[in-house]
This record gives sequence, C-alpha cells and structure tokens, in this order.
Amino acid sequence: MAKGRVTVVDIANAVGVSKSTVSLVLQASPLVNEATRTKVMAAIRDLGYVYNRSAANLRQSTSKIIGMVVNDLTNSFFAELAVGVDMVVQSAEYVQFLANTGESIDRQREVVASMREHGISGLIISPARGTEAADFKSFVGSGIPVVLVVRNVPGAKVSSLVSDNHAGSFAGVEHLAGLGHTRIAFLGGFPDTAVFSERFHGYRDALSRLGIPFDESLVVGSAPSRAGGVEAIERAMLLAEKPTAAVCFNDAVAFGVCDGLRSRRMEPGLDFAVVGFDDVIEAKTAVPALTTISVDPQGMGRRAAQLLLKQINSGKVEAESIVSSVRLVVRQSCGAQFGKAERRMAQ
Amino acid sequence: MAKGRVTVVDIANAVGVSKSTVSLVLQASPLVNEATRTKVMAAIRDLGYVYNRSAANLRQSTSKIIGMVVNDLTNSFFAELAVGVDMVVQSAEYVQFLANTGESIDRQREVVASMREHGISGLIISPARGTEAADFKSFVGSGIPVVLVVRNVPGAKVSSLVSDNHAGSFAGVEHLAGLGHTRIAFLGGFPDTAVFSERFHGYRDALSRLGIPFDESLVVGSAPSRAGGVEAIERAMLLAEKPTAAVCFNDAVAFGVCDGLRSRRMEPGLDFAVVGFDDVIEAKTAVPALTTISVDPQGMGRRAAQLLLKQINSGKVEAESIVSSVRLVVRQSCGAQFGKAERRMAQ
DNA sequence: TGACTTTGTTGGAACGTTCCAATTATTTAA
DNA sequence: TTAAATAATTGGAACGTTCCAACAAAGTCA
Repeated sequence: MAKGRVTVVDIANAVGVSKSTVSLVLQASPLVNEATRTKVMAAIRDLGYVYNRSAANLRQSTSKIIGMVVNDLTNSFFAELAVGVDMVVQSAEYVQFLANTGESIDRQREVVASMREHGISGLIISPARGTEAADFKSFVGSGIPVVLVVRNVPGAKVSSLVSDNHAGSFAGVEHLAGLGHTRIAFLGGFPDTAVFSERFHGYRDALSRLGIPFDESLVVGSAPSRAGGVEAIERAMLLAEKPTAAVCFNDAVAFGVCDGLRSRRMEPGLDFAVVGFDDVIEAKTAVPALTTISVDPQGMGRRAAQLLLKQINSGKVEAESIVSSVRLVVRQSCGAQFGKAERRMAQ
Repeated sequence: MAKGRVTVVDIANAVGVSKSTVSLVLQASPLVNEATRTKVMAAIRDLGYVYNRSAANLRQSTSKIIGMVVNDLTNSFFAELAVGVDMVVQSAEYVQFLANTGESIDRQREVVASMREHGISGLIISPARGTEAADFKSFVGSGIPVVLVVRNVPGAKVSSLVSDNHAGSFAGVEHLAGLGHTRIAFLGGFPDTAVFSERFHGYRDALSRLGIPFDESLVVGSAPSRAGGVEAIERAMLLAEKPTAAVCFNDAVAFGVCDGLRSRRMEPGLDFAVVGFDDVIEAKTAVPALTTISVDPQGMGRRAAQLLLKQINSGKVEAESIVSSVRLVVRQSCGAQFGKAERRMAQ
C-alpha cells in the first residue's frame, strides 16, 4: 500500500500467480485458464490497478497514439475534420494528440517534433502554409506513416488526401452560368496556396469551356474567413461592371459575402448568386441556405484516419494519393429556386 | 546502424562518454562541461537521435501530457475553448490528448480511461450530460488534478471554471427591458442541464426584479444548436401573445432565431430583439452583428489550462472553483442602435 | 602539507511492461 | 506402459531513460 502505484506484480502476488500470467490476462490471451483469468480480473478491480501504457510502449516499441495537426481549429471545416479523425481513431482504440498551429510554421515544427518524441505511430496533418517536403523527412526515414490532408505538399513522399478542388469550382461556375450569369466573380482565399490555385483554375477553365471571357478584376483574394468575405465582396462591388454572382473560396468567405451583400441592402439568392465551397454544417441551416460544393470534412477526416490506420497495420508505407470527389449542393443562395423573372439580378 | 533506433547509449559510445552524461546534456544540466556538451549535441544531430519520452516517463513517473475532453467539438464555442487550452499547453511544452465525446457518456468513460492509462498528468473536461462525480474518483484518488470547464458536476471534488451564467442572462433581460420590451422570451437549450438552469434563473430573477410578470409559455427549450433556434422561435411565434424580444441559450440558438425570423420576413434588430450568449467569433461579423453575453471561450480555455498547470506544478490538488465573469456586448441584433420610433417592434 | 571543496563524470539499479524459452501438469496416442 | 502432444504457467532478460551514490581530478584554504 505504501508504494505509489499498483503494478502487475502486485496483482500477481495478490492472486498467487506470476506477473507473466497477469500480463497474458491483460492481453486477453487464450492461453490462460478461465478460472485464473477471473481471479486476476477480480484482483485488478479490487486493487484499482491502472494499466501503464508507457511501459508497454517502451517494451513493444509501438504505441496506440496518432498525431493530428491542423492549421486552424477555429475554422469549423477543420474542427469537423478533427471530429471525423477522432471518430475512427477512437473506435480503433487509439488516442490522438491534437495540436493547432494557427498557420505558424514554427509552432508546427515544435508540435510535430514533440509528437514524434512521444512515439506516435502515425501522423495526420493539414499543413501550415509554407510547409516543405523536408519537414517530413524524419518520418519517412523511420517508416512512420504520414497522411497529408486538405493541403498537399509537393515533393513530400507521404500519402495525401485532398478534395477535387478543380472539379468543384468548375461545377460551381457551370451551375451559375446555367442560371444565366456571365459576370461571375471568384472571391476570397490567399492566392499563394495550392488549394486556391486549384479552385481558381477550375473556375477559369469552366469559364473558357463555356465561352465566357475571363476578367482578372473579378478575382479578388482575401483572408479565407468570414471577415475576408465581407472585404472581398466590398472590393468587387467597387467595379464599374459589377459581378452578379460569385464562386467563393470557401463557406466562411461565402457567409461573409452574404453579410456584405446585406449591409448594402442586397439579398443573397435574390439580388446576387453566391456559391460556397466545403459545405460546413451551418451551410444547411443558414438563411438563405448556402449553395455550395460539398467536401464533407468529417468524412474526409474519417477516410484520412482509415488510410493512416491501414498503413500503420500493414507495416509498409507506400505513399498513396487520394483525390476525394466533391458534389454541388444546390440550396438557396444561388437563387435557383426562383424563376428567372423573380430574380432581381442583372443578367 | 542495423539496430532499430538510436539511443542515448549509441551517442554515448559515439562521443566516448557515459550514457549518464548524455542524459545530463538532454536535461540541459549545468553540471556538464561546455566542451562535452557541444560534442554530444553534434552527435545527437548527426546520428538522428530522437528522444524517447515514454522511457523517460516510465522512470520519472510523470509525463508532459494533459488530457482535454469536450462534449461537442463541432460547436465553435468548444473548438475555441480547445484552441485556448492548446495555446498555453503548447507554450508550457506539454502536449494534449484531445477527444470529442459527442455527449456520449460511454465514449467519455472510454477516452478518459484511455488517457489515464497513457499517464496524463492532468485533465480538462467539459463533461457530457449525465456525468457523475464518481467518474472522477479514480483521479482524485491518485492525486491527478482535474478541471471541469463550462459545466460543473455537483459533488465532484475537483476544480471547476464556469462562466457566470446567472449574471449573464440577468444582464441580457435588463438590457432588453431598458429598450422597452416586456414580452421577453427565453429560447433554446436542454432544460435538464446545469447551464440551462443557471441561465434560466438569471432570466427569471431579472424579470421579477424589474416587476415584469413571468410567463411560462415564453420559455421554450430546444437543442442548443442553430437548428434548435429555428425551431424555438417558430414555436414561440405560435403564441397568441407573441414575444417581442428574446434572450437565447447560446449564440448558435440566437443565429437560428435570426434565421427563423427572416424566413417569416422579420428582420432581427428591427422587428424583434435578439440577445445571444457566449460571443463566438461569428457574432461580431454576422449581419446583423449579434448582441450577446461575452464569455470568451478562448480565454476560458487559457485560464483552465493555467489553473491545471498550476495544480500540476504545485503538487497539491486542492479543488478550486472559479466563476468567470461575463459582460454584455451590445451590437445590432437587439435594435439598440435605433431610436424608439425607428424600431418596428410592438412594445 | 593535509583536509576540503568544486567540477565533471560514471556504473548500475530502478521504472512497469512484454516476450522468449523453459517448465510443469495433464491428456492423448500407441 | 511409455512417448508424445497439449495446456497452463513461469522466471528472467529486455525496452530507453533517469536517478543515486561514488569517484577522479583539480583547485582552495589554513
């Protein structure tokens, strides 16, 4: 009792077996007799034993821990991504370290190093802007699987799971053009990111496919946030030839665009068509409900975790690149529910 | 090289010192000579050594890990709470296990047990509904500090950090009454939670202090979400004597209430006054900007983490109960910016 | 000079588990 | 009856670190 902590050998003594037997019970081994198993279990309960995974990890040199690093947890897209990961990680009886980098590359380096010291057996990361392939060298060197999610890092020899950004904004533009729009803006996002570039090229390629001239002044970048969206639509509305519709970098921007429209007494869906990107939960319940490109962040989190666990279990780490398909979800913010006559948009 | 992993003894051999010396270098001990320190550091870099914290934990029986459990990470209030915790945890060079329970008590029990097995040295938890004091017995027994955050659990002998819910809704009602309202509803939230009861009593006590009769039909519960808010305002508007204003259970509900008002062609702030609770980031940028009771979830997360770290470091775990003060933030959704004549609300 | 102190360094024993090879007890096969 | 197979258990060595007591070398004091 005086000793700090109850260990396997304590329960072994209490029951009158060896620590090895207790260990076998803990691992649910079929080798141990039913009678002794129940006795051991009883002692475990009575003495208040708690399993020490650190010790086990040390011996086995494998842990049931995975690392999860996101660049912005306050963005509900990433929060849901984390929830998706958490779900499969939990049901596989793993536990996750979660860290938020807030786009800081230094912070990212710190937490990733710390996780590595703690012996994670895999890492899922939505990398901060400016992450380089070299940042994962240490992992590929020691055979620890890494899954890049949402954002890819060129040249990194690790797996990745990203959404089909090009196809997504392509579909958004097609849809708006089908409603009669020709002045379609592309709003929000930082132009120096891979995701922006993919979504932007989808937008541009759709325009050219549809024979709509591309006008550079209609693409206005901003922070990928609600506040950024407000700012972007304000800038776009300063143009001589105003847009009548917009494909937004993401849903946060799209909500900001709606806010900005309202404060100039325009109703999204009626006076201006807005298409978002991501389909966060609020998109469905907002008023007007947001027409958006559904990426299903939670599903993406689940798939990323499954991919990672598969690689952990198989032992071999061959990088796999998955592009997850997206689909357009038509709701109200694009005005598709109105007849042409009812919409008040210039076309 | 053939051996799996580089250890302290490998670098000790490479440099020509003992493993003890290498260990001292790793701990930045002042006892070791500057020359040998630099030699050891060089070897660490060259051989690609990575520190094994599991082994260290085993020996020291203390870890640099804390556990963080939240009931709903998809709610941005809790996401921000987690970010706040993460900030101070990271800068204290700890790392956090984060798990989401989704209000499931079973899941909560599992993850908490798992974290305990992994040797966390403290736990911050926003408990799922139905959590009992007994669920923390194992922690108080072994002297591991626990901080309950957002929701308290009666009878639990652990620290807690909750916001002043009573004062918050009291202030909300006072403000609305000051604008001339007398039919003030209390919308959203599950009535069987402690937070609901505190916020509801603040509402009720304010009414009685102000001499406004309490009308039970004006309090309508719902899920504490955006969808729940839509539902709650719809039910409230079915009343013969409709409310003209509402204090909402939280911001998510308040946004839902705004959505619901709009879909019946009423403008929040102009036709109906809405006050939220929590002050999530979107509250400021939404249109109309939400008048709300500011709780500062990120700050709360930071304070909770500081409290926990203080207890971890001091070694003594005396339960501390902190009630964090709140303040009313007046924005647009309550209509305070308009003169009495401009508001279109029945009063 | 001898007795101390200071500055670095060190081997070995822990920490709590798992794994391996060895052992005993029991059953089956011939 | 003995040999072989099966079932259940076991002691001890590992895993990679930290801590402790001991020690050597050099400097300080009177």
